[in-house]
Amino acid sequence: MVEIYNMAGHLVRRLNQISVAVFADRMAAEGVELTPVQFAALSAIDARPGIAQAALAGAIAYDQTTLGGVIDRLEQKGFVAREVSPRDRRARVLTVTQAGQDLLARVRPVVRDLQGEILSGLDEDEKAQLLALLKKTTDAGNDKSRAPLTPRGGI
Amino acid sequence: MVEIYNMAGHLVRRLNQISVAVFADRMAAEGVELTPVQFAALSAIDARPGIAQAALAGAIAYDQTTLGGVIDRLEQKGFVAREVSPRDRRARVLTVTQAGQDLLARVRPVVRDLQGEILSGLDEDEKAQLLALLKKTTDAGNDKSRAPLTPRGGI
DNA sequence: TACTAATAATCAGCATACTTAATATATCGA
DNA sequence: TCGATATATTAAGTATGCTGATTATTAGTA
Repeated sequence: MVEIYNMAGHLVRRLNQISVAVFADRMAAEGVELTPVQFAALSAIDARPGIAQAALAGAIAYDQTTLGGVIDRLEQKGFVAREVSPRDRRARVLTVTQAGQDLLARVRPVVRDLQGEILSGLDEDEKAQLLALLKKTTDAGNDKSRAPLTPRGGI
Repeated sequence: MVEIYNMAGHLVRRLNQISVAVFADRMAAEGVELTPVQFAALSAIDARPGIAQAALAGAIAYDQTTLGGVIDRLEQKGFVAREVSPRDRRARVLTVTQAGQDLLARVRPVVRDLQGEILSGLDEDEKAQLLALLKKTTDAGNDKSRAPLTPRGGI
């Protein structure tokens, strides 16, 4: 018996891999090329049009440098437009293009639906319990992460 | 309110990032350079000396290609020895060196201890509940992963 | 035994995820 | 207003995590 099998870190890592694989399968079935990270970014930009990269990173708990690359790819695919902010020339202001909106409309129900498949083997009560516990501990551990959530533009 | 905040995929991703960050902090505090993935590999090789890379990948739910790179780094640091198997010249047989054993002895208690910090904000009952649910769903979803656990050398 | 299929490992390439450093721009205080 | 400081982004480098292809070797079969 390998000692790591019951460790939180190992189990969380595996569940994340399952989550990413389920997402990839569903997108492939939909004929869409979009990663979980790209979906989250696109969805968050749509919720806050004109947000800058740094604020977006805080809004969805991404590393700022990583996000730069993610936006590069979303821009290249034509789903996101990036412009220099008129109020702060350091910042890049993001908006979702029409193609991005269309894509979002199409994949949103798929993404919602696939969440249940990530937690396969659990009944509805157990899924709700697991989600509640995940929410509680990610909230409590937020500051430990290198990419914490900073909902309102930081402390 | 961004729509992803209550999705399983997003929460699992964040908890994994917290997990990795906690691990990195504790190792840094210990003065050791070791990633969670490297620890898992080292620990699993120690549990099954002479295991080949493919079997190891199945034993700890790693992608085989990824594992090659992980072993490269462990070998370079002198913690693992890699030799061509006498029974199957395609295979590379792995063992933990003395330096690897020493490192394991040193970090094992640290790794065990840090698991609690990954799930901060939960009381003992809640931690046990979360672990049980994680175990149940990773078990059920094992085959969905690109790197499933194959405990006894495959199906 | 020759042919074929399967397996172990590696390579090339792409996408996260992070660190440290550099560059450009803003802001604050003296 | 000048200078120190802080912030937004990008660049370079490392590590995981995957896909698809290639090579070497083994195993199974006609």
